[in-house]
Amino acid sequence: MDKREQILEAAANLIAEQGLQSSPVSQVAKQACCGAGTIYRYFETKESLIEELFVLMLQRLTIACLEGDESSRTPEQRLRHIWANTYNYLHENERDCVLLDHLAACPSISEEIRAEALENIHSVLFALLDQGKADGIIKDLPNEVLATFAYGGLATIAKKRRIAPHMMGIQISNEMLTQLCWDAIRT
Amino acid sequence: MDKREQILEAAANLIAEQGLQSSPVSQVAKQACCGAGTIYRYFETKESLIEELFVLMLQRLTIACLEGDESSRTPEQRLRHIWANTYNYLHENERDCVLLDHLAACPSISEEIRAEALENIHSVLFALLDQGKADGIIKDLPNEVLATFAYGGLATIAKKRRIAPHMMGIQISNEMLTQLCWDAIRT
DNA sequence: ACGAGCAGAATGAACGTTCATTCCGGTTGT
DNA sequence: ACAACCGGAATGAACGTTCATTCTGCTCGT
Repeated sequence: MDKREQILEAAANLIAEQGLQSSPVSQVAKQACCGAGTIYRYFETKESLIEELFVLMLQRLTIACLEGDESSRTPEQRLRHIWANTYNYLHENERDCVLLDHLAACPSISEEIRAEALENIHSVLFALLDQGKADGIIKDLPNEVLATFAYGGLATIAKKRRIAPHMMGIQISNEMLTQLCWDAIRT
Repeated sequence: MDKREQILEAAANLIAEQGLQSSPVSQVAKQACCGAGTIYRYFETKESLIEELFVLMLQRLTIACLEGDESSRTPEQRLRHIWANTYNYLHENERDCVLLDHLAACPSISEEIRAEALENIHSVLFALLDQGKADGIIKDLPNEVLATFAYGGLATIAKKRRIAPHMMGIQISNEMLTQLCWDAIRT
């Protein structure tokens, strides 16, 4: 088995469970079934390991968001589909949801890395938003504002639902949430 | 001057600038113009200091959100006003915005503390949402979903705008954002 | 076919640093 | 003079990182 992946997976599990500052390299090594030194054969520092983990998480989220997206549909249909994918992924992959939350507040991950990791999903979203604006069915606001507002709402709910499932009721469907997103940005 | 406040203020500045794990007690002491030992006269542990800081931040945010709220207005007017206050506060108090972001991902702050800190603002918001739902002008979804979605969107934009002001354009007005929030939750 | 030799991967004890916390000598106000 | 308070050096635990050593699997000469 690929040891690099094994280390990343172990770090993901530990950090999601215990947080960044309570996940020493020695414990990551133990969970990855290797020595502490081995980690440094694959990653220069702990910080670079974490950085790579962040990029990996966003890659997975991006792939999940775009799954089943078909360019033949209307912008509204495609946006709704992507939002549903987004929430589904965050809701079903609790570990990744927690991890993204922890890594989002990690000061050692530079803004360049963050922006680059978002490039792919943004390019798709922005094209759809532009098209919708041209059609006059989406508010004429900056793409970043529209995309960030919808994602922020979805992600915050996914996070909260993970922590306090009882508070949110069990009956939250994707349709409800995609409707919130769509109503927010439509004209 | 009240030394306790001085310490809390110093910790707030340092943690906002450098993050939690790069803000040793010794530096907090230096910025608060006191010795490290003095901090332990006022706070049991560093964790309890951080916890108190979190509660303080949410108190300030709550007060800011509710400033100028008048019960004589309609639910829509009041909600818009509160959302505008929320974004204004996060946007104008960059330090508190960063701090809330860092403390949100801090594992040592329990869920009980978090829920309690949100009690005040939630009680107001939920009453307004209930009223709006009774009037048939707000979607019939759980209050937590509606409130969290709007706050998540606003906070995520405030955070992003702080980091990358160029990306978001300068022309984001409160009206735009409160409109996004209102359109999302209205029927 | 087989064993000696080698390259590089893996190991984990040890190191130096950093940190939260403690403690004691000094200072201040009364 | 004394009690209360404060400061910051001292302490020890925990961490990231290094490195001398071991292990593993492959190559090559016979």
